[in-house]
Amino acid sequence: MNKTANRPVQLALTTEILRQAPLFRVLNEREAQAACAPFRLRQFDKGEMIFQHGDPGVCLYLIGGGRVRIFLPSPDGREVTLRIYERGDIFGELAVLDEGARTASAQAMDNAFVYVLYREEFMALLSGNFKLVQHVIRMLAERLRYTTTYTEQLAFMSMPARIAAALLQLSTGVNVAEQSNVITITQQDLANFVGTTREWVNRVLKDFAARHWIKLARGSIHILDLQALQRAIAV
Amino acid sequence: MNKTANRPVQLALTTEILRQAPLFRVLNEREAQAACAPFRLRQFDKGEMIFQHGDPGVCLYLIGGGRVRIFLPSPDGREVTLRIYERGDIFGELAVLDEGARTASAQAMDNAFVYVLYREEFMALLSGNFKLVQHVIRMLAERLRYTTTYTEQLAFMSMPARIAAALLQLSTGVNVAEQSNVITITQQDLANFVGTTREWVNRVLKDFAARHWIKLARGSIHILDLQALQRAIAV
DNA sequence: CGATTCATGTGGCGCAGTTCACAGACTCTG
DNA sequence: CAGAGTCTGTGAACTGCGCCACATGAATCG
Repeated sequence: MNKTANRPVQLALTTEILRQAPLFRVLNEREAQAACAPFRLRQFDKGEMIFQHGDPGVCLYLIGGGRVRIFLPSPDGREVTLRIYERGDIFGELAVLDEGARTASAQAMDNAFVYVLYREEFMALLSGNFKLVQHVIRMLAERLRYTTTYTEQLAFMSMPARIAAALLQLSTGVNVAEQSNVITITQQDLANFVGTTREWVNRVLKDFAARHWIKLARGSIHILDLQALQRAIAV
Repeated sequence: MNKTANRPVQLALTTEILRQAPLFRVLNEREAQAACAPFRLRQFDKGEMIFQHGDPGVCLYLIGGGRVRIFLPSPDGREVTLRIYERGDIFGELAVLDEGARTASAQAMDNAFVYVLYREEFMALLSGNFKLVQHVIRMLAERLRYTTTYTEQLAFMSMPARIAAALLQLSTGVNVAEQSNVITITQQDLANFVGTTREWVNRVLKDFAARHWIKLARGSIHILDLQALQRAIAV
């Protein structure tokens, strides 16, 4: 693969992207313009690590393009993907807020370009804007909620249910309003996402496919019956 | 059991307790005194529910005495204890900050008395004190960190490892500096804590006891070899 | 002081999920 | 087009853990 092909030439962060991030949506155009300045562009190749579990956290990231996978590595090589972020999403802000180490690892799933913002700059933005502070609190609360739900899934749901939940979650990510709902993910990545083996994911997916809930292709999954998947979560 | 016996007669919240809470530690005596006013005392019997998963969250809680267990219930009656809070700890603040429903349930583990603070009062405190805002952010970040670690444990660790981790965590809770480290908990409660069955906990504990890592008694567990338990987590 | 209740101890069955092993199919490279 | 790498598909053995069943001892209560 030609690693430099298809690279965006875009450099500076625009308010258009900034205000896609829920965190910064509250800013008006003028505030957004000011907030853009301290961000710096960084590019990552597909598969490249952005940061690792245990690293000191000194900056947060805003995705300009590509997808980024947040995951927990385990000593024995297994891993669980906690979340997949896309253009406009912000991640890595936790370590910035409490000055701790990274709790998870981040890896580029595609050739990605992200904008980084260092702690001091972010704090400066915060101290000057109470609206932003309120939003940070709300965002943290929302994320905490998400994590608890995720924990719930890990603790109680069977693998088919977890896989169905993952499919629905992934399908609502990129695509906004589409009939032929396609998820671009390998079965191995899906296995990591729900914390199981590729083989087991394959068996479950084949079962779903036999029920005509989904259609399998190499590297992607077509969702045919959303309701059925939703019902499957309850199992 | 006499439900009204051993009840503290204490009524009003004192700054001494308030400032034990990490969240309010930043307040000086005068600020703390003002912050105490809106708190109201409520008492719960051992085993009583304080709030339930799904309830609308309208207030946060500060523990004046007793222990409170935060747990996730599952449809089929199983449950996982997420955390145990004690005197000086605050819980239930999440739903207050983002006005959502409770993500978990809270139950009094002993006869407990807690101070409740309603959303409007809390927001009033927040808006008037930026130090407090910073602390809320930091506390949320810390809690997110904890939850992620916990998820990690659920996802990867074997039952013996999870049980060892739980023992260590519980032992560092109440007791500060003790040689004969005793945890007061039933095997059933421990099973709920790590999300498994009592039988399985019993087998694992017996195994630990056979290795002289712990000593079992009715309703309590004596930790004999802390290092061994720490090593066991890695398995 | 029996009786009832609560906590611990143990065996066995069953199955969801893991591990290993290997095979076919697609895709990108030289 | 050959060969290497990647993704998918599938069988079979193995196991961690849930679930049922029941026994025993400690605490509590009338």
